[in-house]
Amino acid sequence: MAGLSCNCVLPSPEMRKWNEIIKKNMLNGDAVQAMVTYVNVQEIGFHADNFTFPILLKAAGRWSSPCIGLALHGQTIKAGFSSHVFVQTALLNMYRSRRCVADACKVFEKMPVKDVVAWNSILDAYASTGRMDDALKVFNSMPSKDLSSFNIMISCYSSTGKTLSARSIFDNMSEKDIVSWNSMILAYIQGEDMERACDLFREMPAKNIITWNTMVKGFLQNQLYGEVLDLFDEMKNTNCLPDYLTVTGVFSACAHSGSLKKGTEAHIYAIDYGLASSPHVTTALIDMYAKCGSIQQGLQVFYKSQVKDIYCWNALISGLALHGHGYAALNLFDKMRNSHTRPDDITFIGLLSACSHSGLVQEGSRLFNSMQNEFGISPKIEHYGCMVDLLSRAGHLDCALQLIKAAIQARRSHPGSFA
DNA sequence: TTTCGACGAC
Repeated sequence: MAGLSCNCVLPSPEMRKWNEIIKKNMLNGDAVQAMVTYVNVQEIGFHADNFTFPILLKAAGRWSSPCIGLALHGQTIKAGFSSHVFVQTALLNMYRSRRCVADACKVFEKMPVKDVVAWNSILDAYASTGRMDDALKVFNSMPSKDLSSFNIMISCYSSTGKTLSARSIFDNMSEKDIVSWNSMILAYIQGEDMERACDLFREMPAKNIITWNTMVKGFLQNQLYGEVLDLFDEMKNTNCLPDYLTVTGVFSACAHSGSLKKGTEAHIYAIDYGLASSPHVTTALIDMYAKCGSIQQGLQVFYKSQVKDIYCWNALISGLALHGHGYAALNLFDKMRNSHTRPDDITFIGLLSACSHSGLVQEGSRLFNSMQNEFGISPKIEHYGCMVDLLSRAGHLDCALQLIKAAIQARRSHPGSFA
């Protein structure tokens, strides 16, 4: 039995119950609650065991700050799990999720027992950060490979644009699962070969929701909006029904092609099938209605929505800007701040373009300054673009020129923040 | 009961 040879605490029946609760928190997508439960468990005197740590480390990998992961790492050592293969693999993956490949490697190298999952994890650490040569070295030195090892290599080649190499792996697999097919379809999409992606889509023995959503993404990327709508109709008659991501793609296709009628039909479908309540869908709906000319319906969707995140606010601010409702966009920004939603760089693109479309020079300049001074957001090329547009439309050509100089200066000092 | 791989909003 792998991983049982360590000086660690034996699993207790009480801790088993707590592990189930922590796991349930995670399944609900609530990593914060999982951590809160764990902290409470510690306070009443229980300790994390070999089942607890993998669950917590997964949560820590998605955390915005590295502190939780580091603290948990320390606890695994104290609790005597330094050679437990599941705990160590979870630790490796925590660093991998945080894109700390060097730390992931350190964990991997110290592992006394490495199973195929551990090998796949380190393979993916290299593959997902574009380190093709290192990934290939790991792949070739693996003591044993499973389907995942090959699937990771397909993704690795596809993300580095090597579609032919991905296909060669795919063709040489003695056995393929649905992930292999989906990864290969995505490889063709990333290589802008929609025709071959379609061939595989029709050829594959079984499809799941990810297959369909990958195709939707491919058609969207290639501006084939009619195909997205056809795929949506086809999907409704299968046993793999559209999910929130599918309808999001459909709304995006309608937004780009201006199909208010199709968009409205898809909206009704989303309501009927309980897909209209997620903030992802709300965002896409607001954007669709705004771009199809019906800002009124965009407003309705926004105000009816129970959950409004930063994306929803941004979509409506940008929609109002598009329709030339400059003051309405600024008013919405005030409401956003009153609701304690912190604006981001996209919010300011919407606001500045709203000012530009409505000729609000003073308001725009004030926002451009406050975005840096009050919110600590450094302007990107798009923000400068909006400001140059705003100033030159209002006849302040000298100011616009000054700003272009400032943008060039900023690009020199922070090249990463400019596309 | 516990570790890895495919889609993911403005």
